[in-house]
Amino acid sequence: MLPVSQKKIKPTGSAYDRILFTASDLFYQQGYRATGINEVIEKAGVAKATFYSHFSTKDDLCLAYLKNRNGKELAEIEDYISTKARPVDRFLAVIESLEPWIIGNGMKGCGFLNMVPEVPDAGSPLRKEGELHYARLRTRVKELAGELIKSKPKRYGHLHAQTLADDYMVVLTGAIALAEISHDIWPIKQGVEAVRRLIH
Amino acid sequence: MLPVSQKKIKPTGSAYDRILFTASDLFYQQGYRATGINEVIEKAGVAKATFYSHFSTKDDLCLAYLKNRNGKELAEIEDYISTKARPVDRFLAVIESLEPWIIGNGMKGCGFLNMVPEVPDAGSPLRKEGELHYARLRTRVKELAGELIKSKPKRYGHLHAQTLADDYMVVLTGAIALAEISHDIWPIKQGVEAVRRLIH
DNA sequence: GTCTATAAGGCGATAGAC
DNA sequence: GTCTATCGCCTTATAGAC
Repeated sequence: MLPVSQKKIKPTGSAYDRILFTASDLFYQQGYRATGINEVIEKAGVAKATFYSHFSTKDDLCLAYLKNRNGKELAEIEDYISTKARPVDRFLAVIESLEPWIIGNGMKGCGFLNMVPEVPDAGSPLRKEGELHYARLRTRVKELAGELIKSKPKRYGHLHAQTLADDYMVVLTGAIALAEISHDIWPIKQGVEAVRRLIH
Repeated sequence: MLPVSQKKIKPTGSAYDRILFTASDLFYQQGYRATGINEVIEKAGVAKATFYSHFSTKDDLCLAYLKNRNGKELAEIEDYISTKARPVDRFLAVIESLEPWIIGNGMKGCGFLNMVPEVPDAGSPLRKEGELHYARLRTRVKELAGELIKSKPKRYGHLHAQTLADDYMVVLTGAIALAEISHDIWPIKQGVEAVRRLIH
Protein backbone atom coordinates (compact mmCIF):
# COMPACT_ATOMS: atom_id res chain seq x y z
CA MET A 1 0.00 0.00 0.00
CA LEU A 2 1.11 3.55 -0.68
CA PRO A 3 2.06 5.81 2.19
CA VAL A 4 -0.84 8.00 3.23
CA SER A 5 1.19 11.16 2.95
CA GLN A 6 2.11 10.57 -0.69
CA LYS A 7 1.33 13.60 -2.79
CA LYS A 8 0.89 13.97 -6.50
CA ILE A 9 3.93 15.91 -7.64
CA LYS A 10 4.72 16.81 -11.22
CA PRO A 11 7.70 14.54 -11.79
CA THR A 12 9.52 16.76 -14.26
CA GLY A 13 11.49 19.92 -13.67
CA SER A 14 12.99 21.75 -10.76
CA ALA A 15 10.95 23.39 -8.04
CA TYR A 16 11.41 26.73 -9.81
CA ASP A 17 10.11 25.32 -13.08
CA ARG A 18 7.14 23.64 -11.46
CA ILE A 19 6.18 26.88 -9.71
CA LEU A 20 6.52 28.93 -12.88
CA PHE A 21 4.67 26.38 -15.00
CA THR A 22 1.81 26.03 -12.53
CA ALA A 23 1.49 29.76 -11.95
CA SER A 24 1.57 30.49 -15.68
CA ASP A 25 -1.34 28.14 -16.24
CA LEU A 26 -3.38 29.45 -13.32
CA PHE A 27 -2.70 33.15 -13.93
CA TYR A 28 -3.69 32.75 -17.55
CA GLN A 29 -6.72 30.53 -17.07
CA GLN A 30 -8.36 32.12 -14.04
CA GLY A 31 -6.63 35.48 -13.70
CA TYR A 32 -3.90 36.95 -11.53
CA ARG A 33 -5.90 38.26 -8.61
CA ALA A 34 -8.21 35.25 -8.54
CA THR A 35 -5.20 32.97 -8.09
CA GLY A 36 -3.81 32.76 -4.57
CA ILE A 37 -0.20 32.08 -3.73
CA ASN A 38 -1.35 29.11 -1.64
CA GLU A 39 -3.04 27.57 -4.65
CA VAL A 40 0.11 27.89 -6.73
CA ILE A 41 2.20 26.34 -3.97
CA GLU A 42 -0.17 23.45 -3.47
CA LYS A 43 -0.58 22.60 -7.16
CA ALA A 44 3.14 22.98 -7.86
CA GLY A 45 3.87 20.53 -5.05
CA VAL A 46 6.40 22.70 -3.27
CA ALA A 47 6.76 24.01 0.23
CA LYS A 48 5.97 27.61 1.09
CA ALA A 49 9.54 28.33 2.08
CA THR A 50 10.73 26.92 -1.23
CA PHE A 51 8.46 29.25 -3.08
CA TYR A 52 9.70 32.31 -1.24
CA SER A 53 13.30 31.27 -1.76
CA HIS A 54 12.74 31.58 -5.53
CA PHE A 55 10.30 34.50 -5.70
CA SER A 56 10.27 37.43 -3.30
CA THR A 57 6.61 38.34 -3.85
CA LYS A 58 3.55 37.35 -5.85
CA ASP A 59 4.23 40.26 -8.19
CA ASP A 60 7.73 38.93 -8.72
CA LEU A 61 6.28 35.59 -9.80
CA CYS A 62 3.85 37.31 -12.14
CA LEU A 63 6.66 39.27 -13.75
CA ALA A 64 8.59 36.05 -14.34
CA TYR A 65 5.46 34.56 -15.89
CA LEU A 66 5.00 37.50 -18.24
CA LYS A 67 8.65 37.62 -19.31
CA ASN A 68 8.59 33.91 -20.00
CA ARG A 69 5.34 34.19 -21.91
CA ASN A 70 6.67 37.11 -23.91
CA GLY A 71 9.64 35.12 -25.13
CA LYS A 72 7.69 31.94 -25.82
CA GLU A 73 4.86 33.56 -27.78
CA LEU A 74 7.13 35.56 -30.03
CA ALA A 75 9.27 32.47 -30.63
CA GLU A 76 6.20 30.46 -31.62
CA ILE A 77 5.10 33.14 -34.07
CA GLU A 78 8.62 33.28 -35.47
CA ASP A 79 8.60 29.52 -35.90
CA TYR A 80 5.37 29.70 -37.85
CA ILE A 81 6.66 32.54 -40.04
CA SER A 82 9.77 30.52 -40.83
CA THR A 83 7.65 27.72 -42.33
CA LYS A 84 6.54 30.16 -45.05
CA ALA A 85 8.64 31.23 -48.03
CA ARG A 86 6.64 33.81 -49.95
CA PRO A 87 6.61 37.31 -48.41
CA VAL A 88 2.82 37.45 -48.62
CA ASP A 89 2.49 34.20 -46.68
CA ARG A 90 5.02 35.35 -44.10
CA PHE A 91 3.09 38.59 -43.72
CA LEU A 92 -0.19 36.75 -43.18
CA ALA A 93 1.41 34.17 -40.88
CA VAL A 94 1.13 36.30 -37.75
CA ILE A 95 -2.65 36.55 -37.75
CA GLU A 96 -3.11 33.10 -39.29
CA SER A 97 -1.35 31.55 -36.31
CA LEU A 98 -4.07 33.04 -34.09
CA GLU A 99 -6.97 30.68 -34.79
CA PRO A 100 -5.51 27.38 -33.56
CA TRP A 101 -3.92 29.19 -30.65
CA ILE A 102 -7.17 30.86 -29.54
CA ILE A 103 -9.23 27.69 -29.97
CA GLY A 104 -6.54 25.63 -28.26
CA ASN A 105 -6.76 27.56 -25.04
CA GLY A 106 -10.53 27.94 -24.86
CA MET A 107 -10.97 31.51 -26.08
CA LYS A 108 -9.14 32.90 -23.07
CA GLY A 109 -7.61 35.63 -25.17
CA CYS A 110 -4.23 37.27 -24.72
CA GLY A 111 -2.41 36.90 -21.41
CA PHE A 112 -1.03 40.42 -21.69
CA LEU A 113 -4.33 42.08 -22.55
CA ASN A 114 -5.98 40.17 -19.73
CA MET A 115 -3.36 41.27 -17.22
CA VAL A 116 -3.90 44.99 -17.81
CA PRO A 117 -7.20 45.44 -15.94
CA GLU A 118 -5.84 43.38 -13.05
CA VAL A 119 -2.93 45.80 -12.54
CA PRO A 120 -4.42 49.28 -12.13
CA ASP A 121 -1.01 50.94 -11.67
CA ALA A 122 -0.01 51.94 -15.19
CA GLY A 123 3.64 52.31 -14.18
CA SER A 124 3.94 48.74 -12.90
CA PRO A 125 6.67 46.52 -14.41
CA LEU A 126 3.90 44.04 -15.18
CA ARG A 127 2.18 46.59 -17.39
CA LYS A 128 5.49 47.46 -19.05
CA GLU A 129 5.86 43.82 -20.06
CA GLY A 130 2.50 43.92 -21.82
CA GLU A 131 3.39 47.16 -23.53
CA LEU A 132 6.67 45.60 -24.63
CA HIS A 133 4.93 42.55 -26.08
CA TYR A 134 2.73 44.62 -28.37
CA ALA A 135 5.53 47.00 -29.28
CA ARG A 136 7.64 44.02 -30.38
CA LEU A 137 4.78 42.57 -32.39
CA ARG A 138 4.26 45.93 -34.06
CA THR A 139 7.92 46.20 -35.01
CA ARG A 140 7.93 42.67 -36.42
CA VAL A 141 4.76 43.20 -38.43
CA LYS A 142 6.21 46.39 -39.87
CA GLU A 143 9.30 44.46 -41.02
CA LEU A 144 7.12 41.85 -42.69
CA ALA A 145 5.07 44.59 -44.34
CA GLY A 146 8.23 46.21 -45.66
CA GLU A 147 9.49 42.91 -47.08
CA LEU A 148 6.12 42.32 -48.73
CA ILE A 149 6.10 45.75 -50.36
CA LYS A 150 9.67 45.40 -51.59
CA SER A 151 9.02 41.92 -52.98
CA LYS A 152 6.47 43.12 -55.57
CA PRO A 153 6.71 46.90 -55.92
CA LYS A 154 4.32 46.95 -58.87
CA ARG A 155 1.64 45.18 -56.88
CA TYR A 156 2.26 46.50 -53.34
CA GLY A 157 4.15 49.73 -54.02
CA HIS A 158 1.12 51.87 -53.21
CA LEU A 159 1.13 50.58 -49.61
CA HIS A 160 2.95 52.21 -46.71
CA ALA A 161 4.67 49.80 -44.31
CA GLN A 162 3.93 51.61 -41.06
CA THR A 163 0.31 52.32 -41.92
CA LEU A 164 -0.19 48.74 -43.06
CA ALA A 165 1.44 47.40 -39.90
CA ASP A 166 -0.66 49.63 -37.67
CA ASP A 167 -3.87 48.57 -39.40
CA TYR A 168 -2.70 44.99 -38.93
CA MET A 169 -2.05 45.49 -35.21
CA VAL A 170 -5.46 47.06 -34.62
CA VAL A 171 -7.18 44.17 -36.42
CA LEU A 172 -5.06 41.53 -34.67
CA THR A 173 -5.76 42.95 -31.20
CA GLY A 174 -9.44 43.43 -31.94
CA ALA A 175 -9.84 39.89 -33.19
CA ILE A 176 -8.40 38.47 -29.96
CA ALA A 177 -10.35 40.74 -27.61
CA LEU A 178 -13.65 40.42 -29.47
CA ALA A 179 -13.37 36.64 -29.68
CA GLU A 180 -12.86 36.49 -25.92
CA ILE A 181 -15.80 38.67 -24.93
CA SER A 182 -18.09 37.21 -27.62
CA HIS A 183 -17.12 33.62 -26.88
CA ASP A 184 -17.04 33.05 -30.60
CA ILE A 185 -14.43 32.41 -33.23
CA TRP A 186 -15.94 34.70 -35.86
CA PRO A 187 -13.76 37.72 -35.02
CA ILE A 188 -10.64 35.63 -35.62
CA LYS A 189 -11.79 34.50 -39.05
CA GLN A 190 -12.93 38.04 -39.78
CA GLY A 191 -9.52 39.36 -38.73
CA VAL A 192 -7.68 37.06 -41.12
CA GLU A 193 -9.90 38.15 -44.00
CA ALA A 194 -9.57 41.81 -43.01
CA VAL A 195 -5.78 41.63 -43.15
CA ARG A 196 -6.01 39.92 -46.55
CA ARG A 197 -8.18 42.79 -47.74
CA LEU A 198 -5.59 45.31 -46.52
CA ILE A 199 -3.19 44.18 -49.25
CA HIS A 200 -5.67 43.55 -52.08
CA MET B 1 -16.56 75.22 14.23
CA LEU B 2 -17.66 72.15 12.38
CA PRO B 3 -18.50 69.01 14.30
CA VAL B 4 -15.55 66.63 14.35
CA SER B 5 -17.61 63.75 13.08
CA GLN B 6 -18.77 65.58 9.94
CA LYS B 7 -18.15 63.50 6.87
CA LYS B 8 -17.91 64.46 3.25
CA ILE B 9 -21.01 63.07 1.66
CA LYS B 10 -22.00 63.52 -1.95
CA PRO B 11 -24.98 65.80 -1.51
CA THR B 12 -26.97 64.60 -4.50
CA GLY B 13 -28.91 61.42 -5.00
CA SER B 14 -30.34 58.66 -2.89
CA ALA B 15 -28.20 56.17 -1.03
CA TYR B 16 -28.72 53.69 -3.88
CA ASP B 17 -27.56 56.22 -6.46
CA ARG B 18 -24.50 57.23 -4.44
CA ILE B 19 -23.48 53.58 -4.05
CA LEU B 20 -23.96 52.83 -7.74
CA PHE B 21 -22.19 56.02 -8.86
CA THR B 22 -19.24 55.46 -6.53
CA ALA B 23 -18.89 51.79 -7.38
CA SER B 24 -19.12 52.47 -11.10
CA ASP B 25 -16.24 54.90 -10.87
CA LEU B 26 -14.08 52.63 -8.71
CA PHE B 27 -14.79 49.41 -10.61
CA TYR B 28 -13.94 51.12 -13.86
CA GLN B 29 -10.88 53.05 -12.71
CA GLN B 30 -9.14 50.46 -10.54
CA GLY B 31 -10.85 47.20 -11.40
CA TYR B 32 -13.53 45.01 -9.83
CA ARG B 33 -11.42 42.74 -7.64
CA ALA B 34 -9.09 45.53 -6.56
CA THR B 35 -12.08 47.45 -5.21
CA GLY B 36 -13.35 46.36 -1.80
CA ILE B 37 -16.93 46.68 -0.66
CA ASN B 38 -15.69 48.67 2.33
CA GLU B 39 -14.09 51.22 0.04
CA VAL B 40 -17.33 51.64 -1.89
CA ILE B 41 -19.31 52.03 1.32
CA GLU B 42 -16.91 54.58 2.76
CA LYS B 43 -16.63 56.73 -0.37
CA ALA B 44 -20.37 56.58 -1.03
CA GLY B 45 -20.99 57.83 2.49
CA VAL B 46 -23.46 55.14 3.46
CA ALA B 47 -23.66 52.61 6.26
CA LYS B 48 -22.84 48.98 5.71
CA ALA B 49 -26.38 47.90 6.51
CA THR B 50 -27.70 50.40 3.99
CA PHE B 51 -25.52 48.93 1.31
CA TYR B 52 -26.68 45.39 1.97
CA SER B 53 -30.30 46.51 1.99
CA HIS B 54 -29.89 47.60 -1.63
CA PHE B 55 -27.47 44.97 -2.98
CA SER B 56 -27.35 41.38 -1.83
CA THR B 57 -23.70 40.78 -2.81
CA LYS B 58 -20.74 42.50 -4.42
CA ASP B 59 -21.52 40.62 -7.63
CA ASP B 60 -25.04 42.00 -7.51
CA LEU B 61 -23.63 45.52 -7.34
CA CYS B 62 -21.30 44.80 -10.24
CA LEU B 63 -24.18 43.54 -12.35
CA ALA B 64 -26.12 46.73 -11.63
CA TYR B 65 -23.04 48.72 -12.64
CA LEU B 66 -22.67 46.86 -15.93
CA LYS B 67 -26.35 47.09 -16.83
CA ASN B 68 -26.32 50.81 -16.11
CA ARG B 69 -23.14 51.29 -18.09
CA ASN B 70 -24.55 49.30 -20.98
CA GLY B 71 -27.56 51.56 -21.26
CA LYS B 72 -25.62 54.78 -20.81
CA GLU B 73 -22.88 54.04 -23.32
CA LEU B 74 -25.22 53.00 -26.07
CA ALA B 75 -27.38 56.07 -25.39
CA GLU B 76 -24.33 58.34 -25.68
CA ILE B 77 -23.33 56.76 -28.96
CA GLU B 78 -26.89 57.12 -30.20
CA ASP B 79 -26.86 60.79 -29.22
CA TYR B 80 -23.71 61.37 -31.22
CA ILE B 81 -25.10 59.54 -34.25
CA SER B 82 -28.23 61.68 -34.12
CA THR B 83 -26.16 64.85 -34.56
CA LYS B 84 -25.17 63.60 -38.02
CA ALA B 85 -27.38 63.71 -41.10
CA ARG B 86 -25.47 62.03 -43.94
CA PRO B 87 -25.41 58.23 -43.79
CA VAL B 88 -21.62 58.20 -44.15
CA ASP B 89 -21.22 60.50 -41.17
CA ARG B 90 -23.66 58.47 -39.11
CA PHE B 91 -21.73 55.33 -40.03
CA LEU B 92 -18.42 56.85 -38.97
CA ALA B 93 -19.91 58.39 -35.83
CA VAL B 94 -19.54 55.25 -33.72
CA ILE B 95 -15.76 55.05 -33.95
CA GLU B 96 -15.32 58.81 -34.10
CA SER B 97 -16.97 59.11 -30.72
CA LEU B 98 -14.18 56.94 -29.29
CA GLU B 99 -11.31 59.41 -29.19
CA PRO B 100 -12.69 62.01 -26.78
CA TRP B 101 -14.18 59.23 -24.67
CA ILE B 102 -10.90 57.30 -24.36
CA ILE B 103 -8.82 60.41 -23.68
CA GLY B 104 -11.43 61.69 -21.24
CA ASN B 105 -11.09 58.69 -18.98
CA GLY B 106 -7.33 58.31 -19.09
CA MET B 107 -6.93 55.44 -21.54
CA LYS B 108 -8.69 53.02 -19.22
CA GLY B 109 -10.30 51.25 -22.12
CA CYS B 110 -13.68 49.54 -22.19
CA GLY B 111 -15.38 48.66 -18.91
CA PHE B 112 -16.79 45.47 -20.42
CA LEU B 113 -13.54 44.27 -21.96
CA ASN B 114 -11.77 45.03 -18.68
CA MET B 115 -14.30 43.07 -16.68
CA VAL B 116 -13.81 39.81 -18.61
CA PRO B 117 -10.43 38.74 -17.16
CA GLU B 118 -11.68 39.58 -13.67
CA VAL B 119 -14.58 37.13 -13.99
CA PRO B 120 -13.11 33.75 -14.95
CA ASP B 121 -16.50 32.02 -15.02
CA ALA B 122 -17.64 32.36 -18.62
CA GLY B 123 -21.25 31.62 -17.67
CA SER B 124 -21.48 34.45 -15.17
CA PRO B 125 -24.26 37.04 -15.64
CA LEU B 126 -21.50 39.66 -15.54
CA ARG B 127 -19.88 38.13 -18.60
CA LYS B 128 -23.24 37.90 -20.34
CA GLU B 129 -23.65 41.65 -19.92
CA GLY B 130 -20.34 42.24 -21.71
CA GLU B 131 -21.32 39.86 -24.48
CA LEU B 132 -24.63 41.69 -24.80
CA HIS B 133 -22.93 45.07 -25.07
CA TYR B 134 -20.82 44.03 -28.04
CA ALA B 135 -23.68 42.14 -29.67
CA ARG B 136 -25.80 45.29 -29.51
CA LEU B 137 -23.01 47.41 -30.94
CA ARG B 138 -22.56 44.93 -33.76
CA THR B 139 -26.26 45.00 -34.60
CA ARG B 140 -26.32 48.80 -34.60
CA VAL B 141 -23.22 49.08 -36.79
CA LYS B 142 -24.75 46.63 -39.27
CA GLU B 143 -27.86 48.82 -39.48
CA LEU B 144 -25.74 51.89 -40.14
CA ALA B 145 -23.76 49.98 -42.77
CA GLY B 146 -27.00 48.94 -44.47
CA GLU B 147 -28.26 52.52 -44.52
CA LEU B 148 -24.96 53.72 -45.95
CA ILE B 149 -25.03 51.14 -48.75
CA LYS B 150 -28.64 51.89 -49.62
CA SER B 151 -28.01 55.64 -49.65
CA LYS B 152 -25.57 55.51 -52.59
CA PRO B 153 -25.85 52.14 -54.32
CA LYS B 154 -23.56 53.19 -57.17
CA ARG B 155 -20.79 54.11 -54.73
CA TYR B 156 -21.29 51.58 -51.92
CA GLY B 157 -23.22 48.82 -53.69
CA HIS B 158 -20.18 46.54 -53.83
CA LEU B 159 -20.06 46.40 -50.01
CA HIS B 160 -21.77 43.79 -47.86
CA ALA B 161 -23.40 45.14 -44.71
CA GLN B 162 -22.55 42.24 -42.38
CA THR B 163 -18.95 41.95 -43.56
CA LEU B 164 -18.48 45.69 -43.31
CA ALA B 165 -19.99 45.75 -39.83
CA ASP B 166 -17.82 42.86 -38.65
CA ASP B 167 -14.66 44.50 -39.97
CA TYR B 168 -15.79 47.65 -38.18
CA MET B 169 -16.31 45.79 -34.89
CA VAL B 170 -12.88 44.15 -35.03
CA VAL B 171 -11.22 47.51 -35.70
CA LEU B 172 -13.25 49.27 -33.02
CA THR B 173 -12.44 46.69 -30.37
CA GLY B 174 -8.79 46.54 -31.35
CA ALA B 175 -8.41 50.30 -31.22
CA ILE B 176 -9.72 50.40 -27.65
CA ALA B 177 -7.70 47.44 -26.38
CA LEU B 178 -4.47 48.44 -28.10
CA ALA B 179 -4.73 52.03 -26.88
CA GLU B 180 -5.11 50.78 -23.33
CA ILE B 181 -2.15 48.41 -23.31
CA SER B 182 0.06 50.78 -25.35
CA HIS B 183 -0.88 53.82 -23.30
CA ASP B 184 -1.09 55.73 -26.52
CA ILE B 185 -3.80 57.29 -28.63
CA TRP B 186 -2.40 56.15 -31.97
CA PRO B 187 -4.55 53.01 -32.24
CA ILE B 188 -7.70 55.15 -31.92
CA LYS B 189 -6.65 57.49 -34.72
CA GLN B 190 -5.58 54.48 -36.75
CA GLY B 191 -8.95 52.85 -36.15
CA VAL B 192 -10.86 55.85 -37.45
CA GLU B 193 -8.75 55.93 -40.60
CA ALA B 194 -9.06 52.16 -41.02
CA VAL B 195 -12.86 52.36 -40.95
CA ARG B 196 -12.74 55.21 -43.50
CA ARG B 197 -10.63 53.00 -45.74
CA LEU B 198 -13.20 50.20 -45.43
CA ILE B 199 -15.68 52.23 -47.46
CA HIS B 200 -13.27 53.87 -49.93
C1' DG C 1 -31.67 55.35 7.34
C1' DT C 2 -27.31 55.73 10.94
C1' DC C 3 -23.47 53.67 14.00
C1' DT C 4 -20.23 50.02 15.85
C1' DA C 5 -18.89 45.37 16.56
C1' DT C 6 -17.76 41.05 14.87
C1' DA C 7 -18.05 36.79 12.55
C1' DA C 8 -15.56 33.53 9.44
C1' DG C 9 -12.26 32.98 6.25
C1' DG C 10 -8.77 34.03 2.79
C1' DC C 11 -4.72 36.71 1.70
C1' DG C 12 0.52 37.37 1.30
C1' DA C 13 4.37 36.59 3.85
C1' DT C 14 7.47 34.86 7.80
C1' DA C 15 9.56 31.74 11.27
C1' DG C 16 11.20 27.53 13.26
C1' DA C 17 12.06 22.58 13.20
C1' DC C 18 13.76 18.83 10.42
C1' DG D 1 14.76 21.20 -0.11
C1' DT D 2 10.55 19.51 3.28
C1' DC D 3 6.84 20.25 6.98
C1' DT D 4 3.64 22.93 10.12
C1' DA D 5 2.33 26.92 12.57
C1' DT D 6 1.26 31.57 12.72
C1' DC D 7 1.27 36.60 12.11
C1' DG D 8 -1.23 40.72 10.68
C1' DC D 9 -4.22 42.29 7.55
C1' DC D 10 -8.04 42.52 4.61
C1' DT D 11 -12.20 40.55 2.71
C1' DT D 12 -17.38 39.80 2.36
C1' DA D 13 -21.17 39.65 5.07
C1' DT D 14 -24.18 39.77 9.41
C1' DA D 15 -26.09 41.44 13.84
C1' DG D 16 -27.58 44.62 17.32
C1' DA D 17 -28.35 49.24 19.10
C1' DC D 18 -30.06 53.83 18.01
